[in-house]
Formats: sequence, structure tokens, C-alpha cells
Amino acid sequence: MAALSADDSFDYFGSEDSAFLRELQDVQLPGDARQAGDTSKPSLLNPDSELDQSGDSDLLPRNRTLDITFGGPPCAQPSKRRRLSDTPPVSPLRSHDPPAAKRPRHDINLSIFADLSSDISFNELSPPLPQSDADPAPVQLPSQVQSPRKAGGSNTKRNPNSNGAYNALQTDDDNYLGEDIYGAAHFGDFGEYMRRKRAKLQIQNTELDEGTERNQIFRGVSIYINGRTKPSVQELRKLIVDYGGVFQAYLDKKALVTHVITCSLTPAKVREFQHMKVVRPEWLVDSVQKGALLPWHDYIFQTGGRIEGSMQGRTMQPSMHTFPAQRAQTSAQGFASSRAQSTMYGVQTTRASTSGRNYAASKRPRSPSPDADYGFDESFPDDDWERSFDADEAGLPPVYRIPQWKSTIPAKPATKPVQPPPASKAPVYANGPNTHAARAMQDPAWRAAHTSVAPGFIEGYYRNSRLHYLSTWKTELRVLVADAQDRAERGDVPGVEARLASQGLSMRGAKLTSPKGKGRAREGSQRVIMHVDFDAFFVSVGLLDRPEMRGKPVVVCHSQGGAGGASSTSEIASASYEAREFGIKNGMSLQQARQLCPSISTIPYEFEKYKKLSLKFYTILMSVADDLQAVSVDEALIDVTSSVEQMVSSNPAKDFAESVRAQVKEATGCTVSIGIAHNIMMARLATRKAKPAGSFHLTEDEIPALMGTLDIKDLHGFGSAACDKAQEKLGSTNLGELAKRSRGVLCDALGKGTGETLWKAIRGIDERKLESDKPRKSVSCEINYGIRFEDNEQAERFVHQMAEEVTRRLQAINKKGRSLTLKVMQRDPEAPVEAPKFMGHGICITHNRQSPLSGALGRATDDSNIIGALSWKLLRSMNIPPQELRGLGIQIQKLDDEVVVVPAGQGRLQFKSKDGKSYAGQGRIHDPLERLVAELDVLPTPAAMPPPHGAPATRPDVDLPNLSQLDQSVYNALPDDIRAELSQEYKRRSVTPAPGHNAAREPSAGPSNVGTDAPAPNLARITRALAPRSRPHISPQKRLYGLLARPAQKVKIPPPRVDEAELVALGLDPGVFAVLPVKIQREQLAQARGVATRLSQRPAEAVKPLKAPKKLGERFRYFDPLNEIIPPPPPPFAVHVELPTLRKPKKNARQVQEDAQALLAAWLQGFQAHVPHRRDVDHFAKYLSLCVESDLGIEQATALMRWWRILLRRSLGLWEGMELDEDVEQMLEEWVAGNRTFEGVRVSEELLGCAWWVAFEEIKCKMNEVARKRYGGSLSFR
DNA sequence: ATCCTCCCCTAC
DNA sequence: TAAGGTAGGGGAGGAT
Ligand SMILES: Nc1ccn([C@H]2C[C@H](O)[C@@H](COP(=O)(O)OP(=O)(O)OP(=O)(O)O)O2)c(=O)n1
Ligand SMILES: [Mg+2]
Repeated sequence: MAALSADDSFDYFGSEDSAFLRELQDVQLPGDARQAGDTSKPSLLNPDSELDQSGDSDLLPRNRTLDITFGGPPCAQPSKRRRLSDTPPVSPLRSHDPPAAKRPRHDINLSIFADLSSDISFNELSPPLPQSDADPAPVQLPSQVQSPRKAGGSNTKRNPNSNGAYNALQTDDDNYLGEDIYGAAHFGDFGEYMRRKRAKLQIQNTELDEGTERNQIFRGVSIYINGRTKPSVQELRKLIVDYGGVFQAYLDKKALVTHVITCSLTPAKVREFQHMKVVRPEWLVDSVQKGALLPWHDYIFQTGGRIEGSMQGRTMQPSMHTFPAQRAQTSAQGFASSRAQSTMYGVQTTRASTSGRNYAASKRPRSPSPDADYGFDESFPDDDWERSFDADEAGLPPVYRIPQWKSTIPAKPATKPVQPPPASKAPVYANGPNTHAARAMQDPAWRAAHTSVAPGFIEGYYRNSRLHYLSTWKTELRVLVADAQDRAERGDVPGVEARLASQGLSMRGAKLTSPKGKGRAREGSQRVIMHVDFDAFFVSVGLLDRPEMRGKPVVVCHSQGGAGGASSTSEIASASYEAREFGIKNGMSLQQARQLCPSISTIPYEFEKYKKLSLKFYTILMSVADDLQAVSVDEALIDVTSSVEQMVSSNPAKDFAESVRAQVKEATGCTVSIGIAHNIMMARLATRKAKPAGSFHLTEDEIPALMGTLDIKDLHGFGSAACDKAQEKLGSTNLGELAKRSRGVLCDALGKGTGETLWKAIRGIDERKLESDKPRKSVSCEINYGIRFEDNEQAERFVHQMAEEVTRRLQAINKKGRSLTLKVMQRDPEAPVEAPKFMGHGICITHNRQSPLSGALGRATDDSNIIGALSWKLLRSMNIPPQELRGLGIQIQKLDDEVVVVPAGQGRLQFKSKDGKSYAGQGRIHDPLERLVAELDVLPTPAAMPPPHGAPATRPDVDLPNLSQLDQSVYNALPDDIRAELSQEYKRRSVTPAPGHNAAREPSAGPSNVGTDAPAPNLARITRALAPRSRPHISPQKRLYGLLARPAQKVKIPPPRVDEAELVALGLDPGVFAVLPVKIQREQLAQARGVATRLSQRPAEAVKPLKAPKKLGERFRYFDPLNEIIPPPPPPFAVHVELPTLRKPKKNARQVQEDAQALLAAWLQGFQAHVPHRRDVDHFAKYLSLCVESDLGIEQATALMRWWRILLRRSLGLWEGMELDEDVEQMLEEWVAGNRTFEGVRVSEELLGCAWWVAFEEIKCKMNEVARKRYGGSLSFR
């Protein structure tokens, strides 16, 4: 190992840079100061100890403890823990690091992880250096003595508007300056910021009058109050402000907060505040009473203590029980310990988790080190903790070494893994900067070619990002499955499926025979759920062509050959089972893996193959399952209840599973393992036992015994955070132990829903149904790798490129958004400029900024210019030096379907003609709203709302076969699930394109692969061929279409297809039926046909399409491309509207409303200077009346009216309730009657205003009339 | 109570 | 040299 370590030294993982280490040793962190002199090593807590890391950070000294999962008991996960230490006072605003010279040094000690309680928690925050200790508020303030202002907390108002606070701020400078911790430079910025902040947020606070005289005992203290507190937040705030302190309403800028006041903390918060001074409210109260700022450390908030009284857990950790005083004393220890930890590169520290808010590490793949940012290394699983140490040892100074562990590390050759794999799961990165990267970055040419500023960086990155593929594939597979199910329900028998059916296993057949199939748990009989997962997927696929490597320890990663030597930071996507015996895990860095197994072999990624084989895999599953939930490219959950029931065997489930395994093996050449049980959670557990290459049926009677052997982390959905919480609050992470806890206790510890889930899981209960048709809620794009900018221009350019990528993704699925969230990762001041992981983001502070997004007329948009501009604006507002950026992400939410309501023709003429008859002429049902929209288009402003992308007017609808002309209103009126399914159809043609690539290039494929693989030329073809049912004509064309003319791409969904004869036969009046909103039509139709609607069946869930094949068939056949009649092409007027749906009444309603509101706003805007067109008013009236009549849209309708009124008041409020002049009244009466038009006529302001209000009243009356008839009451528009 | 927002967390 | 993405579930806490 030693040798290894040497090599590694400069990289992450076990090794470290000696220079770096040296530096670390010298560095004294603030916390250290406290400890100063402390030789004692704090012991780290048991399971997870924390390491402290010091970075080379410059400035602020801080200590952080990292969690280590080491000994961690139960939780095997790597990550965890929190670190403490104070936060760096650096404000995000600040740009660069302070001179390193200023930093204090600290020693690094490795503590031995004694097993104390695991939390080191922030208690350990070490006080700042002596001077700093005083912290912001030096203990002895001159003024302190003075009059203690009111006693405790009285938040009573002190001087209302005093500006004491303001003064305090100004004075803060002094305090801060006084602190060594904060660099002077900092300080200035800090003070400036505070001033602004205060001006902004505290105006409302009533403050002292002349602050100056008062005791400004809290001068320099900037407080954030977390959660509920004894004296209320308001009271405390008052106190703070009155006494010269600063109250921070948000923890946005942690760096600006000197102390956090709280009475209770959640584990997540504990982590978040690790680096901060967390104090009890009494500190403030007592200080005020004494008239002086008391030492904060005497009031350190301790977790265990009061948090959840309910938790029995409290007995556990000693640290929690320590008294404040003790705390202070021990803090040094904690500190030291934490520090020590920091040095352990091999250990996982979960940096991310620490982020609380800022540390970005959170994302990390759990297995490796979940949170740990690469910078820190990752964590090792419990089993592996030993090893992790070993790895560390190599590079670490003696101090860090832990003899025993060290020995444990088997530096064995590939031959045989020594013992079980103690593995560490996550890649561990050394603390120090990546010297390779640091060197490379010196070269401008290299930077220009390899970092985020390089041309084509985004596309190239995505083409090689396994995680990007994984996410993309998942989305695609969901679509594939939903699509296939629709077809099956519809009765179609796709080619492939037909073939499979010939084998006796047809999904369709299964469904026909078992109505219960999907979804809801059937009563009575138990379900049979199988969790099917490939064994070491990437590796297995890679070995198909490398038979000679089978049986050996192999991993898939980018680094090939000897690249990177022993220090490659390349992550291992998948490790063969042989490699796992050495402790190598998926997600670990290659360097780490090499330490565990020097002879490890690496093979490249073959993304195309993964996708291809996955399709074969899914095809088989679809032919066999009653229901299927896509989990990932290599994993799925299937409900095979009916199929198993039909089997004649002594062990049907097992036999069935083996049959599936054989089929998959036959089709792909790779093995899958299958876990069988009566629900999802148990099936996943069974898979653990089934792997590798096997199947296992976990029966209910075996569950109790099994639980005793499992850890909470073994449950799907429960990761390191949950493990930590369990350990902290419940004292154990063992499921057998947790089984003794009451449901309430679990809920208190983990949250209501999560606690409930756990409680049930332990008892083998999991009622969740397989999900296969959920609509997408957001579209995002983010890159946190290789981000290195030198100036704002580069950053801005990049942001716009990302915006373009997001736009492509939105367009691919015909969605537009109304909300945008920008995520920014900023290098933590203490983190090295070059993260341990090559080009990685390292430890970061993350910022999220959300903002409404809107295009023309306030509607949803997918315009890259708008998205890019807004994103850049948000980023710029954060004032982060571009050099410090390490990650950027743009997420779009509040998605609306992009639908073209009007035929794309040109202008109004067509529109009119269409409006007038096209729909009607086709016998289509008109939706009032739709018509309203159409009308609007024709109005005055139409020109003002050109299609987003300037659709080629020439595009004939023909281009869009089938779905292309969906009637928007109809489409929107569909229940979510149906709509989602439908949209999938469209998506098939335009799946999110691989980053950067033109849709034209490759139709259906997701990210096309790259790297080693040849371009994925035929994914589309393959997909089509393999898909249960191919629709060649659609996919390709659509895709193309989309590229060519985005705007026009809208779709119009035809209303349900029913002929008059059938309606009559069903007792429905065709005339009436035709006028109903599509949604209602569907309901009535369904009811008439004897089909229970989902609404009636299970309102809450009503998510899945009915299973009954026949019925569904009818439902879906409407969309059958082959039979669909394509309506004329709509004009280029895109509208995003969502009508109420059956499924999620609330949300949909809200969304619908928003959309309708936008529409209304557009309407009004278009007619700012015009009297509304009679037709529009009538249409709107009709629409709203129908809503009321149907009873389904009353709320939305009235809400819409309220909204309308708001808008009117805003622009024409003057005319509300105005007494009309005779002549005006006369004209308006005629107008209402349809005998007068004001088109082209210049009208008076009065007439204009009154006309709108008349229209409002008119519609209101009509709605009330309907309500009166139907319900005997009137509506409230309040 | 219920919603909405802002995260955290989890999974592959 | 490496490619640390992404979407959805859920909880805490403020707004309503
Ligand atoms: N941190 C990770 C985890 C997984 N994957 C990819 C590679 C895996 O092959 C695939 C499937 O993940 P699994 O968790 O199913 O792991 P494997 O299939 O490799 O192994 P097994 O399922 O046998 O445990 O996802 C990845 O790239 N990075
Ligand atoms: Mg797998």
C-alpha cells in the first residue's frame, strides 16, 4: 500500500499530496484555536466520525468535520455525517480568496474513532481564535455594560423605527475586523453587504431610535433563527435588532451569519449548520439581561438534548448529552477530531451533506460517497471502512494512520480478494487539489480546449456522461412502456410483441385474462411483483465481446489502459462481481479501485449497446408483465400476478422468474437477477439475495427474520441521511431494532411519510402500485464538471449554451415552462482551486434562484433567448466571481403543453375560415375556450404574438400526420394520464435529443453514444424494431418535423371519436354531446359505455388507465394514427393551456387556471384599446357557463372571473360600476345584443372601459343563471 | 388546514 | 484526463 500511496499522493483517494498535507498540518483553523493546546484527540464518534478538513483554503479557517462512515455501525453507507466547524464567513458575494497567508494554521490530528456517539456535531464548533472567539461580538464591548435593554426577549417593541440596527451594522465592521477569522478584505465586503441587507430587510423592523446610545451588545452579530424558538422569532428578532445585531431573515448567505439560533434541529440542519455557531435563544436573552454579550459557547445548542423529546434515541450519543460547558471544553476535541478526519482522504466524508445549503456535494452518488464531494473522498461502506483507511494511510502522515486498519487492506493482486470485500463504496478523493489539473490549467491553450469554455464542450460532455445517459434512458423507457401499454390496451399487436406472444407470453394476453392487472393492489389475492436487474450491467455488456476477460476483476470507466496511472480519478460505473470481491464498488474512483486490486482491468463504455440491450430486455418484460415500471436502463419492476397465477407449477413464481431470466439471457447474452415478493419493497430486497444471476422469492413468513439482518440503508429509498437520522434519533439503524419502535417514533425521527414507509417496510408492507404513466414535471440541464471560467463573458456564453440545450429538451417534448430555477455551484472558499477530482467541482457552496419565466404575453416559453437571458441575469445577481463557478444548472418547471390551437395558416383569414367551420365542419366538438383562443388570435394583437420561432407558414399540416393536429382543447381536457400517454406518442418522435445534437441527426436515440462506441446510428431504427409496436412513419417524421418547424409542431388532439349512432344508442344526445367539453364527453361516454371512469373509481389515484382492454381500447383508439382524421392545420398561434383534469384536481385546476389567466391577460392586452369582440365575449361566456354546468370547473371558472376582474381593475378600474351615460348604455346594449360592433371604430375611453365591465357583468350573470338552474344558488366571485 | 416554496434526498 | 445528470418524493416552515 505504501507504494501505492506514494503514487497516489497527488491524487485523490488514499493518497494525498504531501505538500498539501504539510500545509494542512500547519494550518490552524479557527476551531483549532480553541483546541489549541489540546492534544487530546477527540474521538470521533462511532460510526461516523467526522473528519475535519482543512483545506487549503485560504481564508477562513474553519473546521469541518466530515462524516465518516467508518465504523459506522449499521449504515453501510459511505457518506454521512456532518461536519461542523464554523462557516466561513466568506460571503458568496466575495470574489476571491483571501490571501492564504492570513489563514491560521491548525494541526491535524487524527482521532481515533472511538466510538462515541456519532455526532460530533456542530457542538464542536470551535470557537474562533481567541480574538475571534469573541466572535462578532467580542465579549467585552464597551457598551455592553450599559443598560440592558429590556429583559429577556421582550420583543416588545422598542423603538420602532430606530435605526439602531443600522448603526450596528456599520459598527460591525469593527468587530469583524477584529476577528482574525475574517480577512479584512472580507470584512469590507461583508460590512457593505450587511448594510445593504439591512436596508432591505430590516426596514420593517422597528428598531431603536438612535441606536447609538443603546447598548449595542449584539453589534457585529448577525443572526439567523432556525425553526421555532422559545421566545418567538419575532421576539428574538426584535431583541437582536434593538441591541445592535443583525437579523438575517434568510440563510441565503451563510457567510453573513455569525450565529444560528435554534431550539431544535433536524439532522439535515445539523449538517447544514455544521460549520456554524449554533446557539440557544437564551444566549440572546441572557446577554440582554446582563447588558453584555455573553460567550456564545456557553449556549451552544446541542442536538441530542432537546430535539425530539420523543426520541428515545437520545440516550445514545454522549455528545448530545454533554452540557454546554462541557461542550465548550470538548469542542476542542471535537475539533481536533474533525480535523483529523479531514485528512483522511479515503474516508468518505460527506461533504455534500454538509452543504446543508451550500455544499454541493449532495449529489454524489450514494454508493461511492454520496455526498462527499470528490474533493473529500468518499465514504466507505461500513464493511469497508477499514480499507478506506488503508488507502488513506498511504498518503497520510503517521498521525492519521490507524495501524490495524491499515493492515487490513489487502493489497492483493487480482488473485483473490482477501476477505470479503470490505469495500469502500465511494470513490474517495484526496483532499488536496488535483495537481494534474492544476498544472494543465496553467496552460491557456489547454483550458481553452478542455474546460467549459471549449467549443462544443456541452455536447461532448453529455456524449460521455454516463449519468446523463442513465437519466435520459430512464425517461425514454418510461415513454416506451407507457406507449406499449397503450397499444396493448388498445388491442394492437405489434410485430415484436406478436412474436413474443407466440411464445406463449403476451402482455396483451395477460391483460385480457386478468383485468386486475395493473395498478391497484387487488384485494384478496396477493400480487406477485418481480424486480429484474442486470448483474453488473455495463460490465456484462462489455464482456460480451471480451470473453477472455470474464471471470476477472473488471470495471467500466473512461480511463483505459494505464491512463492516469495509479491516480486516475475516473469513476467506475460498474464493477464485475469478481472486482467486487476486492471491495470495489460502482461509483468508486479508479484510483481507489487500483489500491484494492492492482490488477484490475478496465473496459470502455459502450452506451449504444446498453441502450440496445435494454430495449430487448424491456421488450421481453413487456411481453410477460401485467404491468411494468421502468426503473433504469438495466432494471425494472413487473407485476406478473396473473401470469403466475396461470402457471401450473409447484413453484410458479420462481419458475416464471427463471423463465424470464432465461429469455433475457438468450436475447442479450447477459444475466439478470430477479427478486420476487408480494410488493415492490420486498421484491427489491429479494433481489439482493438473488444476485448474482439468480432469483429469489421472499415470502412473507421469511420477512421478520430477514429484517433483523438488514440495515435501514438496505431499503430502497433510504440512504445515508435516513441512516444518520435513525442512528441519531433512534440509536440504531438495524431494522430488527427499529422494528421495536412505534410508528410514531419512526415518524418523529424521519418525517411522517418516511416514517410510515419505514414502519410498513419493516413489516413487509408496501402498498405502492407500479407507476408507469406519470407526467413529467420538469426539464433541466446541468453541468458540474469542467466548469472553469476566467471572466463573465465566458460564463455568460456558457449559460446561453445551456439555455439552448434546455430549449432543445423542451421542444423535444413539446413543452414550455413558466418557472425557472438556476442552480449555481461556487467553489467553497476553503476548497482548493482545483478539486481533488480531475476537473471536478470539489466542495462547493450551492445557490438556487428561482424566478417566474414567461415569454410573450406572460405565457410559458421555451425560448432559449429568454431562458438564457433570465439565467444570466440570475447568475449575475449572485455576484460570484466567474473564476469561482464550478457548476451550473437550469431547470424549467410549471410545464405547459405546447399546443397550436389554430391552424397554421397565415393570418386571420385562414383562421377565420377555420374557426367558422373547419372544426364544426368536421363534426368536431368545439371547445369554447379553444374558440376563444382562436378568436383572440385574430384580434388586434395577433401580429404581436408571432409564433415563438416563426414557424414556416408554409408548412402544411400534412407533415404532421395523426397527432399533429390535435385539438388543443380536447387535448387539454384529457385526464393527465391519458394526456401523458398521448404526449408520449409525440415524444417518440422527438425524444429529448442528445445534447447538442441535431434532432435531425438521430431520431429516437437519446444521447447518442460515443466514446468507444460508434455513433449510435440506428438507435432509432433499433428502437422501432424492438418496440412492441413500431410506428416508423411517425417517429422519424416527427422528429424531422420538429426540427424544421418547431412552432408549427403543435398538436391537436381530436376529440373522442364516436359516431352519432353510437351516441344515440347510448342514450346520449349528439347535439348536446358535441358541445360538451371534451373531458365531460369522455366521462359521459365512459359511463354510458359502462366503464367506470377513473374519477369514480379512485379519485386520488386515478392515475392509471383502466386496464380493461376493451374499454381502454376504445379510449385510445381515438388516437390511433391510422384511423385518425387529421384536421386542417392550425395557424401559428401557440397557446399553452391546461384544462381541468380528472386526476389531480387541485394542481391541474391551478395550472389550468394559470393558463386561462394568461389567456385572459392576452385577450385583454390585445384589446387594450378596443372594445372586445362580441364573439369573444360570447365564447368566453359559453365556456364559463359550461364549466359551471359541468360542475367540474366551477372553481376554475369563478377563479377565472376573479382574475379577469383583477385585470380589469388594473387597467380599467375607473369604469367599474360606473353609471352609464345614456348614449353609452344604448350602444353597449346593442353591442351586447350583437347588433353593433366597434371594430375599426375609435371609441371613447369611457365606452371602452364600460364595455369591458359590461362584458364582465354579462358573463357573471350568465354563470349565475346556470348555477341557479343547476344548483339553485348563485356563485360567489369573491 | 392547506398550499406553496425551497430545499434535501435518493436512485440509477 | 475525464466527462460529478436529473427527476421526483418528501419534509420544514412560511403564507394564506
Ligand atoms: N454509481 C453508479 C451506479 C450505476 N451506474 C450504471 C452502471 C451500472 O452497470 C448500471 C446499473 O446499476 P446497478 O446499480 O444495477 O449496478 P450493476 O448493474 O452494475 O450491478 P448489480 O445490479 O449487479 O449490483 O448503472 C453508474 O454508472 N454509476
Ligand atoms: Mg444492475
